[in-house]
Amino acid sequence: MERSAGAALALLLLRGFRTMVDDVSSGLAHRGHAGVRPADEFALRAVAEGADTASELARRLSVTKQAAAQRIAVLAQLGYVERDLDPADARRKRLRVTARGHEMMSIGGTLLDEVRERWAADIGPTRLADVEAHLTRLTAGTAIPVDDVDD
Amino acid sequence: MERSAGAALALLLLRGFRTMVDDVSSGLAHRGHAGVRPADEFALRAVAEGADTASELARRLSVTKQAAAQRIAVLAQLGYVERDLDPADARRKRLRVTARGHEMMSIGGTLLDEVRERWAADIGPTRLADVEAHLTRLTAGTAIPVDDVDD
DNA sequence: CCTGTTGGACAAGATTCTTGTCTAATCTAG
DNA sequence: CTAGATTAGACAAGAATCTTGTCCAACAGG
Repeated sequence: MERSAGAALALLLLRGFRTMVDDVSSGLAHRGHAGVRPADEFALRAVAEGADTASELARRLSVTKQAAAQRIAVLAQLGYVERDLDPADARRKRLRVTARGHEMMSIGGTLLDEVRERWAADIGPTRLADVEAHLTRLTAGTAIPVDDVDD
Repeated sequence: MERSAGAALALLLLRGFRTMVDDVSSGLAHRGHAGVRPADEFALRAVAEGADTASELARRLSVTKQAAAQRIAVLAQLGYVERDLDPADARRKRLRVTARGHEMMSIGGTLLDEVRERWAADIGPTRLADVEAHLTRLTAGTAIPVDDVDD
């Protein structure tokens, strides 16, 4: 049989992610933030953490500028970010997370934290911290290339 | 700040998954299996493990029947599965993984196993096994509903 | 100033889902 | 045995989210 421990591990990671975010999407929808996809929340989080231009966001998310711009357009339409002109560079549009955006991140973060708390209660906080520490180490070297590089 | 440990954990899981599969896609492409997306490999694996009809595959992958059928169409076109008539039920088409399909799974599995081996070497086999055991437990209750259910 | 780089936008197309509708085959009561 | 419900699969249209390709305006350095 071609059962593969590696494949099982990959599926485990994917399922872990989906278990977390599936919970959150519906939770957000029930609290006045319908139509928010997981990708939106993480993109917004990246903006809040300093990716305040489309190009920078593209680099952080490892997608093309265009994809990032489209994501930003959605976030702007939903009222989560606003685009201000940059007085220092007329090409740039500085992204600013709105109050509503902070609220959404706060709710989403809380929901994710709740899942994590449930997990901590299940296997114990120490073990969960171990899992996190190991995953952090294993994915540390993931400096993903972007856009105009062509391998 | 709305930094969220839950959000960090979700990103960690996603990054772990992507770290594994990104490696594999290019590896497969260089061995005569270009155009195989990670989703294709996992879908094929599900078929090999018993999801031998479109509807059953849909249930396992937690997508609609239509999505599964489209995935199957791709797999069939790439020569990884064949659709045989089921003598016992004329509605069904039994899916069968071809030799080429087994080959692809074998290569993909090996590549995934290699990533896993590298990880085991990095943090130690015992710790990796712990991570796997914990994730298995945490995602055990994930019986994802499908298709015609409506909350 | 000229040239190369960077930030952003528009358009078109590919992928991969979805919903909606349909037919045909099977199962289950009565 | 047959009427109605369920199930398997398909086709079509559309939404979401990427991509490539092209373009222009603004900056930076000689």
